[in-house]
Amino acid sequence: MQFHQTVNHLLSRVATAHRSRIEKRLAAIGIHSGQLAILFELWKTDGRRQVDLASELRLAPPTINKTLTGMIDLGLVTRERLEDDARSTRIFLTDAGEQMRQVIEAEWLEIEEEMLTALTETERLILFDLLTKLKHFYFGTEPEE
Amino acid sequence: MQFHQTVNHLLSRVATAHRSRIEKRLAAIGIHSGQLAILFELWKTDGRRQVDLASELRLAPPTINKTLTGMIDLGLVTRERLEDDARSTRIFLTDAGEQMRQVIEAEWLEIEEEMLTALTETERLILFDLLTKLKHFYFGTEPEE
DNA sequence: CTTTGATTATTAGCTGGCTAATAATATATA
DNA sequence: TATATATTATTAGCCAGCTAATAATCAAAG
Repeated sequence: MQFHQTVNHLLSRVATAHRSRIEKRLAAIGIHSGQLAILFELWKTDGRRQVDLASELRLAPPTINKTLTGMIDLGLVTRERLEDDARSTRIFLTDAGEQMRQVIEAEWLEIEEEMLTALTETERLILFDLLTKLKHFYFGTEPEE
Repeated sequence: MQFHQTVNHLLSRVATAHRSRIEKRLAAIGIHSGQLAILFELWKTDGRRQVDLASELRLAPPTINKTLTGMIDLGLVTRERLEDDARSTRIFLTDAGEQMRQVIEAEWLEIEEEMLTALTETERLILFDLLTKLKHFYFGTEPEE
């Protein structure tokens, strides 16, 4: 059987190697990949509800809850109960979380650069296009982002 | 910043959705994605040493150790100490592990088919090529497989 | 006003990865 | 031979995901 010849297998292997490399680079800054996505989301709009962050990032509630708890421990964000709805919480960036922005954005661009040294500019565009198609396939057609 | 426009971000998102879908399909059979890769490896050559499986699959020793322990509990493989080197162990398929082959291979092909409905045949080939390049980038040039 | 149902967060526990640290064995070297 | 080094497996513990189950609150229906 051609297990190793399937796109599925290739994607799986590349994906874990990919995440591993990202984690290694982010470790120098002191954060993890799961926290990174949340930070980018909060830099876009601060004070989101936890459940909204979860659906935006397509993460299960327990996943984002755990990650946020870690970020609170690191002093990157705070969690505040809503006054008008005691079920919800809002997540706010701390000064520390705000100030990491420049460093992390720069690092992220470097990571992107580094990865793309394996591809030509044309290949990069094609890959972006194909991954976008797969994303829509997995997530369904989504308007924003 | 164009965080969402980076290939890195896209790949991360697609990868987690991808694995999630694979796990869901494999759950019907009763195995997990990590076990799948090992099974394919053992179907190719049975009785490998644990450390060789690890390097073949590019997994850290503790990772494959944990996964194999789970597979032993499921009755898919056995672990036997080597006679001439008490440090090493060899992993052997059980009858149950052997007999899952047909079902799993069929399922794997279905998963591949399903994923590729999002792409044309040409796109599939291109994606395979690009992922192969990334794999070599992450893993270094490797001859076999 | 009370009960039912939906929403939000949280806890517990699972797999897939990882690193660091141990323990046991082999091997090479003084 | 005795000591130092390398190899292999294993344990503990971490993060990224997940599902299932609870608890609390809000909203809606009776």
